[in-house]
Amino acid sequence: MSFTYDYPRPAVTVDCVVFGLQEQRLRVLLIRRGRPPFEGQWALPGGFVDMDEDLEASARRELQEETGLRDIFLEQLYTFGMPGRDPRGRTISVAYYALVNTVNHPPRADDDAAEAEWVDVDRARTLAFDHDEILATALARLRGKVRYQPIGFELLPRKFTLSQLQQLYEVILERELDKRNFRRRILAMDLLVELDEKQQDVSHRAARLYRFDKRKYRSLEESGFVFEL
Amino acid sequence: MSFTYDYPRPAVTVDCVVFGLQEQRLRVLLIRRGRPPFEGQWALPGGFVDMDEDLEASARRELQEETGLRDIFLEQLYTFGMPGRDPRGRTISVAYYALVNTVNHPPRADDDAAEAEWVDVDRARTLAFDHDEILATALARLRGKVRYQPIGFELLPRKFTLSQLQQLYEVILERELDKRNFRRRILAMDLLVELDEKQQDVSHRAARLYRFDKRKYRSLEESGFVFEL
DNA sequence: TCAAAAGTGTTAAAAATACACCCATGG
DNA sequence: CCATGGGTGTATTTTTAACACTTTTGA
Repeated sequence: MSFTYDYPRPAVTVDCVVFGLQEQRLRVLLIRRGRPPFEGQWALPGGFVDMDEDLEASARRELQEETGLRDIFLEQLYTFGMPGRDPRGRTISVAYYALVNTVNHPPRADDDAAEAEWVDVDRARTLAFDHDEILATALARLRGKVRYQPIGFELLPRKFTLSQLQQLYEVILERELDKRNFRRRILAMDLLVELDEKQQDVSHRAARLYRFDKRKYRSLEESGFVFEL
Repeated sequence: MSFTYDYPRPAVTVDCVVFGLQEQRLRVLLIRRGRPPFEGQWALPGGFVDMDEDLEASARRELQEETGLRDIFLEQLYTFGMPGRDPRGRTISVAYYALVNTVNHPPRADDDAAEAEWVDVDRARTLAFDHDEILATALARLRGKVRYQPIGFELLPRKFTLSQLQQLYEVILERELDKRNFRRRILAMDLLVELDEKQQDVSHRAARLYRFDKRKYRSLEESGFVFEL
């Protein structure tokens, strides 16, 4: 079967930059390519857009097929379309970035992907296609956005300690934050719910657990409130 | 001549949301469609991406062809790909937004566009395709971005007064700003060059002219400085 | 001489920063 | 009993916000 058009058309793909935290490091989920081009090299999960599916749906489908991840935070990043970026012919890639709690979602090689792995963002280099550039764009976006929107919580378990949250920001923003000032600010926003629970199985004083109140954030947001680190 | 592929491919277009200021109002450049679908309706300038051109180059080409605009500020906005957004068949549109000084660039109907016109953003409604949504997205982006990046200057002539600059922000952000505080802040950034020139042909005290020092901004930016309203 | 916009400082309130010690827990 | 991270308050500095009158110019 084949498809014919009056004018040439580029192929359209989606690619996903999935960020996660592991061992206090920011990581990105990569898959090892099982076929040419760039066979054996690390690449972002992604694939061709189906004719009857929305772009975001396409990104979610590819993510599920290649890594098993579903129901995660996902946002459009940028569209890359430089001629020559895919040796197979003109291909336009709509890139998405995603944030995931790696505790709930261990990596998993699946269906057609040979291998999926969490790679330290600082060590992820010489990826297939222009994926280095896509990753760099996603990192810049994450660093910019995390300060103005409460998306960092997507990288943590539902229940987390204030220290975990602070470390998350320190890792992403690459600078140290003052413990007392950080706590005061984040609590002053009144977006965290203090739970009647503490950490388990730690060999020191157990910290109180909190969760992010997404519902409250949405309602505050509508009345003009802006989250700011 | 025709083009055949093993799998179906969407068509890919670019659309441009061009903002300008006229009579203290934020306006958007629209063209009246000269052919179906949506014949006679207002639409964003745009068209199909050529196979060998970069996406941004494509946006610039369409802008020049349809409106005569060239060498203007242009940035990628978002990619719209919902099935059904174009009645002719699956079409993915990479949207750009642009800022232009309307004094240098009067509107002009050109080549294949029937008519081009600056329309008040509040009155631009029921556009062709999903262009209402694209415009809304562009407006939100402009309002968000103008506070953190010195892009507002793109809407003014090279030489401008502080009052013009203030009005620009008031129009885009839809709130009044204090004259003295505004001046102090903007001058404190040290990004404006005070010229030895004043306004001409005004029937009141002539204001001093300034220009934005883009070179200085770039160098400050590299050393970590961030513009903030 | 009037109208219209340009230009200019100070004060008070709020927000951001810097900083150090005691507490609870498990090993 | 010690090592580890949890938890807490204040003083200082910086930033922001509010506010009104004089000057220049052309009509």
